[in-house]
Amino acid sequence: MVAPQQALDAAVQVFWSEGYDGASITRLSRRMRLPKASLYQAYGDKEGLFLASIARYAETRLAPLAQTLGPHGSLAADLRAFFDAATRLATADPATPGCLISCVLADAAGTNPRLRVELAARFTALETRLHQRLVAGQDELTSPTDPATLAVLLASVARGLMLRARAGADHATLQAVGRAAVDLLCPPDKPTTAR
Amino acid sequence: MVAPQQALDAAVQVFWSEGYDGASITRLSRRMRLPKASLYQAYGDKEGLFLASIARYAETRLAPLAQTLGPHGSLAADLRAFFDAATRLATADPATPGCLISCVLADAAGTNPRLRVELAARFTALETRLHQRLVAGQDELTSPTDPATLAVLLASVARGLMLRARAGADHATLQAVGRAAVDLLCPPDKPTTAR
DNA sequence: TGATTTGCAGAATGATCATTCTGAAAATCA
DNA sequence: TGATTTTCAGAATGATCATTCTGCAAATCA
Repeated sequence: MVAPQQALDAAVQVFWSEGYDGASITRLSRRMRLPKASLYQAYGDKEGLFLASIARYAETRLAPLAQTLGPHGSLAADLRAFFDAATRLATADPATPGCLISCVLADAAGTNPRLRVELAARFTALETRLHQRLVAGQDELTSPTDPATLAVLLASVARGLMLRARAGADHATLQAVGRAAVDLLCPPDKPTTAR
Repeated sequence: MVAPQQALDAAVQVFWSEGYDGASITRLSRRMRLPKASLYQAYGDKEGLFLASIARYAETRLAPLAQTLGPHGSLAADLRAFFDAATRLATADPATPGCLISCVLADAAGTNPRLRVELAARFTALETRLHQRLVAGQDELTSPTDPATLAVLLASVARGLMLRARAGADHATLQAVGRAAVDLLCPPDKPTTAR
């Protein structure tokens, strides 16, 4: 018997690298070191196991990412930390590029209503967290656009980077893009010199 | 017998709304009004039909989108036209939210090497086009970041918007996000008033 | 130790799918 | 009109998959 967290970590790995449809119960069962019968006993069906994997992934991978937003330092510094962590997550393991939610769940949600609800909730959660941080550092924002829209914009950039990582982009490129996004929102030094 | 373009348009529709795995040959055949035998005769296999659908989609949906970049007017105006067109494409038909390439091909590429190559090529094509436009309007850019990185950033925003549309976001929200991205790159009026 | 329960690996089931095949209807041509 | 080719709808095939079932081996307990 393996600790349930370790089993779930294995499931996360399999779903993340092979996708929802691509991950067969037989391989999941083997990699989790959990017999099929116990697997169905514990999670009900494949969808239930996937949702549990999403929750585990959010806990272990996304929570630390949200942590980087602090507030710890300046808005620019915190956002830079956030994008650095996101791009590192997306490129850390060549077997699992991108993001389980932005890439795998987003796909599966296309044909499964329950997964679509889950996806919408996860997307909204990130946007809410970003919005909160932007409001906390509102005086450091030079953009006249309202923070709610900027939060969706930053979340969209993050998701676009995840897609790009899935399609094969190295960490350096993605990191540069993330930093460029932050620099646009919070001009690095002199507010504007060109003109 | 139906004109091949109309048949392909039907295939695009089916793949776009149901995904690569989700679209069964039986349904494709029916919606294309093309018997299975003729379908295999014409496209080889499901993967070939999908690639042909991608090409048709690029011709009919993405080419006009790239057209908006001109150069027609100012960089800001052209980029705004581009994002407006992209968000309209992503939300025009509730049956087919998002983008066939960013959402459907991006998923299928996860487990299929040939489709991965196709995805990388399509992604790069958009980035090249954006880069070209940014360079043409370089004097209108206030950001110190190099245009190549900004091009990947803009492409990432567009893809993030496509994902968000797939997860259910209305056109108004996405349009506002797209415009916010353009405003960050090309400040709308006074370069900076705050601070 | 012997009886009873639990845990497990893989076989059995039933469904779905891509791909190929078939036989009849429709169209073409002499 | 009669012979020949084309076209097609759906059946046949073989593979894969999620889910359930089965029979045995290990563990537990008296």
